[in-house]
Amino acid sequence: MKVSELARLAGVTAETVRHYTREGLLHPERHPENGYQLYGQGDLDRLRFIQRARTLGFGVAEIRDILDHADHGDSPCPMVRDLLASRLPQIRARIVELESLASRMEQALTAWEKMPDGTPDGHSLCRLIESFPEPLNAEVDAGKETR
Amino acid sequence: MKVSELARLAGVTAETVRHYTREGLLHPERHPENGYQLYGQGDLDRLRFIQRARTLGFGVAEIRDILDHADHGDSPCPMVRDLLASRLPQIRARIVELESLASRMEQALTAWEKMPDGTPDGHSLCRLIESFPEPLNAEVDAGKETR
DNA sequence: CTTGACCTATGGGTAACCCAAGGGTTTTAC
DNA sequence: GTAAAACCCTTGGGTTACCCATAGGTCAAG
Repeated sequence: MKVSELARLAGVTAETVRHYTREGLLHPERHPENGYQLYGQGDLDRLRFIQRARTLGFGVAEIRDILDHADHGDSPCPMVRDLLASRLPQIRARIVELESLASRMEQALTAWEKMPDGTPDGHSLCRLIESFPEPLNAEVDAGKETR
Repeated sequence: MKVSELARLAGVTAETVRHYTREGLLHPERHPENGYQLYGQGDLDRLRFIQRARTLGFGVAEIRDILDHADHGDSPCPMVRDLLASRLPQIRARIVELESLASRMEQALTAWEKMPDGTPDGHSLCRLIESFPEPLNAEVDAGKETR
């Protein structure tokens, strides 16, 4: 089958299929005459595997590694478990982060209901934001902490 | 003050300050002789404002708009409120999504404790992932839904 | 006057795609 | 039988918020 058909069967765009192919997750044959990419049933299975792996939080590069392992006859399961185990705490941390963000936003929205819009007086930009606490960092810890 | 000093005072990297400057959030003067960017106390306030806005989930482009409004003497507060109000449900949705992801991961990890690794038999890639439900989409709704 | 610390601008990388352009192919319809 | 619609190909650029490397100018101290 051709790229669009595979895409339709899996519920993704043709671009996505091409993307995975470029990244080495799918290995279609080529029609010798016109150069079209030709996928088979195995590729559909593979694509569905990829989708499940994506919903589990794996990145495309990781999935390629997993697939390569399996293609070489090695069990990728230990790798998969390790990846999951190391990724999980990061997800949890991200959730906490977002919950904190959401509550700050809510807090802001409710607090500002009773505040005037107040055209800035030249020194205040927007009380709505200025009245908020700083992110706890600043010069105290000149160390940078990227997430 | 020069870029690194401002960065240190705000607890960010010099690259970040340059980035905001390139993006038009900060408007330093230029030392006429050597071309160095020169920031003042106002820029420090501005940078702190930017940081607070970032923790509220605003993007750099949005913050530039807010700042521009304020620079023109308009109150950006209504804009800020609208942005917050429209972003909040997205954050909530993202949280739900991540929680679902985390629970799938946990479910996978515990379920797989008792499963054998099983070197792939040529048809199975990794039961650990294959035994998972599909993302509810696929050919049923050929319509794509990007978030 | 030579380090070493700091400044500049430019360009490339990140993740997972999306989209447009330019050009060939296949299918469909008249 | 052919022309238009539909689909395929590759290349390259855009998205977010920065980080990093490079090459080269500037400045403060010894």
